[in-house]
Amino acid sequence: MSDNKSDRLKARLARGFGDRGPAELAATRQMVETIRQTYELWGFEALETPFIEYTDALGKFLPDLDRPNEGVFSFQDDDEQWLSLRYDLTAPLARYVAENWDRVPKPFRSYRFGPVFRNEKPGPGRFRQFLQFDADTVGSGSVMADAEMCMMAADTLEALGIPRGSYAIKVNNRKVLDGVMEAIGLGGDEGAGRRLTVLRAIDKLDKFPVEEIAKLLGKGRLDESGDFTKGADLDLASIDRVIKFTGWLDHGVGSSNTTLVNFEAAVGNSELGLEGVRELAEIAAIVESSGYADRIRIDPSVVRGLEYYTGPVYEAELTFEVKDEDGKPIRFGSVGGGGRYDGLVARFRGEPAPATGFSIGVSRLQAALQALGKGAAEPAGPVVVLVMDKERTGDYLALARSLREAGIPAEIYLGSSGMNAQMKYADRRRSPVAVIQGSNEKEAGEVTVKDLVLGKEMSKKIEDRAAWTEARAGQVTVPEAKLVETVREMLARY
RNA sequence: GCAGCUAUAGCUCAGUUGGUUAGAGCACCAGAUUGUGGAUCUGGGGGUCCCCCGUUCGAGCCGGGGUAGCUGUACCA
Repeated sequence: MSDNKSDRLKARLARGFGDRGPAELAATRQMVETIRQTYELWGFEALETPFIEYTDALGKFLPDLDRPNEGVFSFQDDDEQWLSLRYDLTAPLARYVAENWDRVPKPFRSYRFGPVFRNEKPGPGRFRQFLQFDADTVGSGSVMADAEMCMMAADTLEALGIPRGSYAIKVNNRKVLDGVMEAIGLGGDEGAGRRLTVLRAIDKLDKFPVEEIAKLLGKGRLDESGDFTKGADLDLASIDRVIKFTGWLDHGVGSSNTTLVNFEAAVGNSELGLEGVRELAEIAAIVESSGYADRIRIDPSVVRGLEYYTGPVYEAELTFEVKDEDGKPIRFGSVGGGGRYDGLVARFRGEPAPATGFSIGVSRLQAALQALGKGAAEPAGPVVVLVMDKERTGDYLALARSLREAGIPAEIYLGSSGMNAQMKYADRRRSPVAVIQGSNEKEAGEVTVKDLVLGKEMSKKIEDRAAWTEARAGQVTVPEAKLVETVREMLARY
């Protein structure tokens, strides 16, 4: 092994992945628990599927090539079959339900949580591994199931401490979007490419002003870096129809009722489109009668992933604004979404299997909660028992054990440094309490218990070393038998 | 992917018209302090100036290419 600096191995995190410390993990644990409770209150049951699936089960082979889509992390097994890391929790659920169709009750209501992986360009707040928490109902084609997802999403956000008014659940319907496409002559296979362009333009309604959207629908748009995005090349009448459909002409999105009127006009006499509008009207009615109308609204800007959704689609958006360290506003935008995917389970089976689901982006939502000041604090460390005399390690272990038996996390110092360094160590661990038993205490059958939190407070008022040392801030010496009691009292202070 | 900007210590950055041994603050480690965290003082470790090629007597600085990051845009099943 050479110690030449130039060929020393460099410790480095893989691009687009992140380590997570105790504070972040504690926050996640708390969030996940809250979401789980809410989902169970709504009658969903737990299910876990593996991180890896056969690529064909995820439906991610490129259509013309014998290899998986680049966006998924994939590799070949020793029998040459392609395996992939899951990129969402919906496709694996579809596989599970199809495989266990005869065993599960229908409709099947389940939830799951875990990391998903996407091989995409990472950016700030955008990782190649992140956490999702999903709930799905498989085997119900009723709009009740869709409405329920939206209402449960609202309940979940509130349970997480996001106040009403700081978020919105927005609902649209792929059938309506398809209907509008038909109405502007972009139905059928030959319109597919431009149809995508139009849908993407609509998807950007909350990002750009209407004039920019109009450019994307027409010839194209030049962005501020000088890059040109080609447009859908629609004629003026069609652009007008799409803009009217969105209802964004002068004051953004209006009430659900107004939006539904716009929708009905925009789909013209497209049968599919009208069906979509009817479904949305039903959802709006359910939401209204359940008392959720102030949180859930029909919104034309929701388009969602353009592939497997077949009916209602929804998105949960945070509407409050937070400033970062530089005073620039951060937009959190969408923290969850979902929709109806009637074809996904059916791929594995001959018969139809309607399904709808909602997915929470746990990582992104956690960042938002952090900014709201609702993130978990750095958790406290264990009580540290200092090792004053290496010959007496057994005694220190016994002290630590008595604390553990009382349910108090405790450890003995395992390094080789002196007392000063051990105190520093305890400080770094964020230990609330240190336990000291040198020869003085031992002889008297006593133990010194030091409140590190209180000590830290006191240190702010003390300037010079001698006074600080003399003060022995926040510590008491008690008989050994009172160790647990004393520590417990100190811990109870915070 | 496309476009613009950037790259010097673990972090934030300075570095003159191209000129000896590349600096600061913070952080880290040690001592002052044989049994007490913080503050203070003293000392210490830490650099392929992103990589390669070129211009030059001489490059952290100039030119070309590459890589990575940031911002916008596209994509996001």
